[in-house]
Amino acid sequence: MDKKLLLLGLLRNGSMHGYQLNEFIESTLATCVQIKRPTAYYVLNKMKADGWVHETQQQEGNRPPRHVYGITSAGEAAFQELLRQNLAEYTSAQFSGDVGLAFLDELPAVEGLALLQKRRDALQAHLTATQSIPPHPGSLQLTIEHQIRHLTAELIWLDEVMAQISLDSGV
Amino acid sequence: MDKKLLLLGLLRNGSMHGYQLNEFIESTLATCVQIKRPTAYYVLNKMKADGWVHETQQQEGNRPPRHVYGITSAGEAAFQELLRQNLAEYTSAQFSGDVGLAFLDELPAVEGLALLQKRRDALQAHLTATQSIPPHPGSLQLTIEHQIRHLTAELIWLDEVMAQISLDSGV
DNA sequence: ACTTGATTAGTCAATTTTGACTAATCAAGT
DNA sequence: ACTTGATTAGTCAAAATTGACTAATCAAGT
Repeated sequence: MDKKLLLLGLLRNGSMHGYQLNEFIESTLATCVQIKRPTAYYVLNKMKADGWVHETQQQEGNRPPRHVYGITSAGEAAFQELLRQNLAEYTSAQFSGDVGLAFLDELPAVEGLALLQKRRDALQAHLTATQSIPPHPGSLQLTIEHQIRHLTAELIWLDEVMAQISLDSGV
Repeated sequence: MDKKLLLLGLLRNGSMHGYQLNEFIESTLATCVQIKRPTAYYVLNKMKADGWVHETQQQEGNRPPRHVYGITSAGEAAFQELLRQNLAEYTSAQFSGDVGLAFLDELPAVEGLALLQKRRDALQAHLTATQSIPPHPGSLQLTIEHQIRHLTAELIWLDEVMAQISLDSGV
């Protein structure tokens, strides 16, 4: 559902062809939704079948024809509906990294610490990258700030976990 | 990959049949991984094909036969590998709720606030539920603490967002 | 003019995921 | 003894997702 909302929202300020949409998502929205190229095309076609978007072929030179998608009035109505639904509900995030943590005590403390240090480096790099995203207009900026807030908290927490392991193992 | 790690980790302390595994995951681990019943069976069969787990049929009365899964030594090796991999990497969480936030400015402030208040209620309920999970043994407890830490931060952040909207719209 | 590598655009087969269903057993009220 | 509803266990078809591929255009060095 969130993928439909995202695509509709982007189409609201102008028709776009598939590649543009994917470009935009990958470059500026990868922070909040995970949507690969083939998935975007799949969802667009689905919404076309539902009459939420319309598609026009556009020939340019003799490249393969481009599929330009635009939002219909039914699509606009769906956007309004999906937006309200999304805002009103809380969807919990999944932390797949927690699976490893759940079994951390199967490993010698020293090894666990070394592995978590690598995780910490990756997390730090991710945070730095997010902090250097240039400001976005309007409430899009909220999502970036949310991400930074979250990553900062994760870093603090990871440091605490590592400190605790150090203490417990008496290093 | 995280699903395989999770299932292998559970099988390490004793063979289980499919339903038991799902039961355990849904009741105590839904916090970190999202894995529905049919998916668990799918992954178990996959790992059986790879020789990571073995399956024995167990007839009991004339119920449908139960498939009891146990970990093999190849599975144990895979577990060791996957655990180290998981611990060493950082996998960013997806916040699908951010998609709605990105388009928050399409709505009148008052309506946005009302919707976010519902989200806040749901979040608060989720936090309370998580806080009342009884303590788990070993490092499993880490995942619960992580979740609580995260949900608490989310609540604070949401409050800040709502306060900011109130200010901006001059309520 | 021509190879090489990047960019643009999209497709397809294979994998992964899940909602909805089936079917047996058990508990317990009548 | 017998319906009713919960619990246990698993399957299956349909939907969603993605890695790997194709294929044209463009840039730019030689």
